[in-house]
Amino acid sequence: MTAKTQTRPGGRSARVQASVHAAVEKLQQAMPREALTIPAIAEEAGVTPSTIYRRWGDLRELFADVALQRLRPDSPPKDTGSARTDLEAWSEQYAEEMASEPGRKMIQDVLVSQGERGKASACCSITRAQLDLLAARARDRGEAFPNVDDVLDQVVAPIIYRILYDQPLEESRWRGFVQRLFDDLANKG
Amino acid sequence: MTAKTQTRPGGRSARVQASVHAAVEKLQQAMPREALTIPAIAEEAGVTPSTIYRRWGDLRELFADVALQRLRPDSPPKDTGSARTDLEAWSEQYAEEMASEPGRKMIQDVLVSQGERGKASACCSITRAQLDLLAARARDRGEAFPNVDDVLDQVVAPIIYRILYDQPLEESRWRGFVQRLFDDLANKG
DNA sequence: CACATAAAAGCAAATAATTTGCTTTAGTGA
DNA sequence: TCACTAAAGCAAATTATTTGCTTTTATGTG
Repeated sequence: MTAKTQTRPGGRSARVQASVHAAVEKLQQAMPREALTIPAIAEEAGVTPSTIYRRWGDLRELFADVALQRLRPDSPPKDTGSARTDLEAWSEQYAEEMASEPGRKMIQDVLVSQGERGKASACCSITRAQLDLLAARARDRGEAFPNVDDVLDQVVAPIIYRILYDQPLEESRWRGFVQRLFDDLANKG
Repeated sequence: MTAKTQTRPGGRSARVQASVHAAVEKLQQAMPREALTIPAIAEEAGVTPSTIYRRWGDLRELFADVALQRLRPDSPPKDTGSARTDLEAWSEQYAEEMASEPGRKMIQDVLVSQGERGKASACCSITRAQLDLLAARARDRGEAFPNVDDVLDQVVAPIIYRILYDQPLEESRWRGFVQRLFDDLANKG
């Protein structure tokens, strides 16, 4: 028994999933997303609609599933030489990616899926893992690094909050938040 | 001409809107929300489904509309005697209200409505207005009060972020965030 | 105070999406 | 290779959604 979930993730299932995901991504580019329908996706993917209904239930769950995939970072955060600049570089890329139109859609898709409360928290875990990586790197270099929860609360949270509530957050602001965390570290860390 | 939007918000429209909102709230208590359908809501409200389709488009928009109403605070924030305790008391109530199951649903409903990008930002404005009120009160008393944007970013944002991503935020943490803002104010304000 | 106006509601027929019972296909482990 | 079973396909039945047209009812003008 190698890597296996509890059900039966056989080869055909995997193919159907890939094909449906691909269909969603392709159709999203060809038309406004609110025009996508399950029957249309099914046709593009070469499966019957009932397959999608049974596996995902509705468009929201399917979109969330697709979004979660895209969310997985394809490369580890860039190493810029110091803990502080690493976190700044990461924040910049994160903020940009999430503020883009596809990024916003991804966030919404994930947040709104209510099936198995876990998509959202998986999404947060991905971010946390990235930050853990930066923290470990800093540790290896003998540098101080802020608590990862604090980074989530004081840097990531405002970035996401502003995007969701449609209140642009200028770069100088989150940059200030990063600085503040490092300052605190120096003052009483 | 009294208070009027640009279209024609006559008396019948208002009645239908009220009746539909009431139907949504009533049915939500009687059954799991994912079981609500537009035809069912229409029947409960005593209108035809096409009225709802034409006015709101789909369930998401309707839910967002209802949520935004509930969001309006019914009473101004409590006056506890000092700026710091005012903000603490407000944060506590806000965090509790938003973390509750209806609160979470409200947030999601509002955030996900894409029609006229404005529901989400209206929601943020309500919060900001509350904070402005606390700030004004502090000013009247001659007390310092943190920048409202900073409160949004460093206190409200983490509360909402944690709720959305299903990562419980302990009271001691946001309490610490409030404290930190007031400390900064004292140190270099 | 009637009356013309137009925005929104009702109605019903047409279309499209969703659900469901049953059959078939294809991975899995013996 | 074979029996087993989870997932996919198919098609009929059900529901939801859209749409053209008619009717109702606030509004404000003469």
